[in-house]
Amino acid sequence: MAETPDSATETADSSSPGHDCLCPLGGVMDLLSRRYAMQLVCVVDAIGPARYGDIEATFEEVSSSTLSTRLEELVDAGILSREQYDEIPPRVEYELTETGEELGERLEPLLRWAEEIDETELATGQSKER
Amino acid sequence: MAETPDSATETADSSSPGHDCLCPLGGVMDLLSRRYAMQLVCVVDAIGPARYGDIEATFEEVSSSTLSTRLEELVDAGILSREQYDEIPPRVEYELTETGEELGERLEPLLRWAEEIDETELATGQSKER
DNA sequence: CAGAATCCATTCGGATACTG
DNA sequence: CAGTATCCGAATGGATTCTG
Repeated sequence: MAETPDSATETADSSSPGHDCLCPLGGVMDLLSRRYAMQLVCVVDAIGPARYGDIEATFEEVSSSTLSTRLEELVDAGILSREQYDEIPPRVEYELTETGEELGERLEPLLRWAEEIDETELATGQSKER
Repeated sequence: MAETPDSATETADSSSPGHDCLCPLGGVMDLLSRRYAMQLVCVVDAIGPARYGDIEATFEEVSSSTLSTRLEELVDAGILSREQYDEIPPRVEYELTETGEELGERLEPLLRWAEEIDETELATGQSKER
């Protein structure tokens, strides 16, 4: 398969014993490994400038505290941008940053696939291999 | 908790039944949202038939209990296959199932990107943009 | 070697209530 | 509308120990 060993930069990585490009353990992946994080990115991607209420409506089963925590994390990570309009009633719009869009592009195939798999598993009641 | 799209309310449903592709909330995504799950899939993808020890060595900071839990979950989900050879010393090899390979294909771009982002963020020290 | 089992600290996330 | 604050139970994941 495509096992690009990266361009072996002569700047020898001090910490990594041989392997390097396999698995980012912290950083963004940790964020994305939190509940609904990936889905959240995709939702904002899908509905464009998204207001809090829109997002909340999409995830009916998610509590507001969790949702706003996740949103805040994604904003802090530079994945989402938050635009606040001081009107009455107040309006806030979340959007993907450029980074966020890059992420979204990579997330979409995954979520699409996941959805498909879930359906077939629910249909057959079992996974393919066991 | 089975998530039915709640088609009972057909009265002016804002979300058309056509684009249901937004966000799988349960199923595989829940699994993948657990710690190291995605990285695990990619590692097995990368090193092919992977023995437990190899995997463990790749994630130096992950405890064996967590690792084996995650492995079991992925096997149960039909993403990894587990081949056990009754030798002495015992040998076990994990591999991606077909489903797993499909997943891996979608995961690889994501992890690659994540790695890249992490590096630039660490380098510049910034996590916010715009 | 490849884990299973156990125990436990921490974190996470849900419910609820309240605010600018 | 768009959250925040607080509380708390549940789940997660780590350390350690033990085993076929």
